[in-house]
Amino acid sequence: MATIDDVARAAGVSASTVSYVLSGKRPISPGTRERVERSIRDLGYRPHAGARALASARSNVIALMVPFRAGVNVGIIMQFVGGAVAAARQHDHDVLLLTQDDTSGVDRVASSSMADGIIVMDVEAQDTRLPLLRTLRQPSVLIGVPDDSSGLSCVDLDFTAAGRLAVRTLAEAGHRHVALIGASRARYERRANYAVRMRAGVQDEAELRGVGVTVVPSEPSFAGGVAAAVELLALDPDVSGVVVHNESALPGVVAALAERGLRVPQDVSVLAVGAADAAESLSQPLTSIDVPGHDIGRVAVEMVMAHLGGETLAGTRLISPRLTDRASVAAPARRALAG
Amino acid sequence: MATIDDVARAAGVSASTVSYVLSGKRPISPGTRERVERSIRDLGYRPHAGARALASARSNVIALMVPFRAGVNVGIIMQFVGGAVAAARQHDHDVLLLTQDDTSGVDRVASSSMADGIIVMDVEAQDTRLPLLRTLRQPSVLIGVPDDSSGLSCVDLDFTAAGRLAVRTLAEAGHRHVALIGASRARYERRANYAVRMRAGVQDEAELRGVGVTVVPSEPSFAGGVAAAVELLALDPDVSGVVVHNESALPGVVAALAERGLRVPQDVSVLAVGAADAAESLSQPLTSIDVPGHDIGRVAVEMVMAHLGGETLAGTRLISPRLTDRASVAAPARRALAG
DNA sequence: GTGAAAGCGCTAACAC
DNA sequence: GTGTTAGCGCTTTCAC
Repeated sequence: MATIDDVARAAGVSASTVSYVLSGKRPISPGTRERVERSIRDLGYRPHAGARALASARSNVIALMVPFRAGVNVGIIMQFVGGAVAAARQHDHDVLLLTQDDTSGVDRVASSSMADGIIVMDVEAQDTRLPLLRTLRQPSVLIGVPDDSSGLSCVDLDFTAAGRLAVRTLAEAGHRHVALIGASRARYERRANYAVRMRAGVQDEAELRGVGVTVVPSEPSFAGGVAAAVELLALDPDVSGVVVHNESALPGVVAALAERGLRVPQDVSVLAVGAADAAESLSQPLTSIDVPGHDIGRVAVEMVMAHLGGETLAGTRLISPRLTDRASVAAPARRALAG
Repeated sequence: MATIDDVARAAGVSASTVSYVLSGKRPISPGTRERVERSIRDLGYRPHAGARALASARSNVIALMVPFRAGVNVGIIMQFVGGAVAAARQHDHDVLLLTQDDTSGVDRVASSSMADGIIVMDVEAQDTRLPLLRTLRQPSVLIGVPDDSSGLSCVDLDFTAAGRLAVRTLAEAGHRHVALIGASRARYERRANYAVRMRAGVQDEAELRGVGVTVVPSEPSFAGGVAAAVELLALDPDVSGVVVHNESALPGVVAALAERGLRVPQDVSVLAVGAADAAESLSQPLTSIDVPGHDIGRVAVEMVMAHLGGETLAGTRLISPRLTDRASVAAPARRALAG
């Protein structure tokens, strides 16, 4: 492996000049730049990452803590990771992968200076990692908004707005009895912020519009979706518009409705919230509000970079929901209107 | 941040002694070890990763190149990555994430000494990355087996054996007309090794047993699965056992069969090959041969570690397929037996 | 069983 | 516009 000294010698300059050519931190005459760049190419020179990190106190790596546990939608995680990696590369950074169950991962990576910044996914209301994150030298960005986000930077889809948008869409189509089939009971109990905020948005908007609303938790599985749909129809037989915020349960919900002879959207309108592919890949695609995983990942990285660039303000950034129409929402049938 | 000198001073020893306490590369008296470990704890000392990499020529990082492109099953990728990260941590290594479309990623990471070894997923028969991999100082391990694997280490599920096992299972249940609904035409054309090997196993075993076999490619989507099933029933109306090696098409295939009034397993047996959850999460779970993503990831890391430990032999490691019975394979109905 | 000292390859003052 | 030099924090001979 060629070193910076090899390059310097080949180009007839000093090592620091090579370094400055590379970093652009001081003006270089065209001739010198030319010769240095040529030598770099000829020798196939690449700066040693460790040496660079040692001398500059920058690793050009950002760490990403990803949940590999079950129940978390993998499609959306991949989207998110893809977005984060792409954005990191644009800023000349690489991504180090940490898993949620590697509890000391953040600490290790931060205090050994392996990473310049840290992104933590799937943050819960009372996340136990927050105190540690606040003590770090490196900036961190959370995906999800905890109860106390003071001093921390967060990004997420605006789930409250998504809940509102979903109900508004149904209400404007004429529905008077709507429902939310949401996250699992366990998730609500752990106060998973996205589940709670979504529910709040749905309930607020329903109240605002004087629309009846039923909320049913659902296990993240086909069977869970079936059970939730059955429970919902028992609780409110007149329900005509259903918001499903649970990718894994979605096929079950749809199947259970079909089983009851309820056609979408003639008899019941269905609107999905979650990973794009979940709503799209069903035998009947559904109108949906997609969680923009790729964008969230990108924004998280941009926020880390802003901090590294001297930006000092921490804050929460909520991304506006957008609805993709796939014709699964329509005016309610008479049955419901009469209800 | 405390440095090794701070620890040395606090413990009343030299820096090299601290280093040796940490690495265990030379005997340390109990008393000294005690004091050093105490100081390390008191100061919350963590070696600086860059300094360590510079001095030792080891980064304790392994790079993982992951395909984020569409069509590749995300569930299995996550499994794989999870297995790799877990195994890497057991060997005191971290994982750096590279994406497939970052074409210069391997080169960058290798020649800047960011990683000690490299794992490349989703390798194709004539993979363009192979020449580069062969020139690297760092060992690399491929997931998938290219046409020419000389000088390289590979791991994968033994898809040929999986194809055989699938056909054997159907044949032993009494089926005389079987089929493979496989990867997309594009994948066969790019000679994606897993698709080709699977098909070979299916065909060999069918020939061996004198069983008729029809192979139908399928696009990786619900619609693709429907189309493939329809095409299959046209090509061989007597088919009674179907192997589906395409997670995304699986729901479509199942739906198309149901649409035709064909019950599983009474009228037609279905056996899935692929991600565990794809076969498991259907409304009717299917007997399947699961791709053991977690194990493959783990083995890939072990192979890298073996190379780093001085192991010099490159080679291919194929993991034996295992069948999980979910009662979707049964004896053929008379219709088929009579055919 | 322990210490001193020479790097590892780079960056960033400080000089001119 | 360029060179000189002093580290960055660690590992690992070599020496005792």
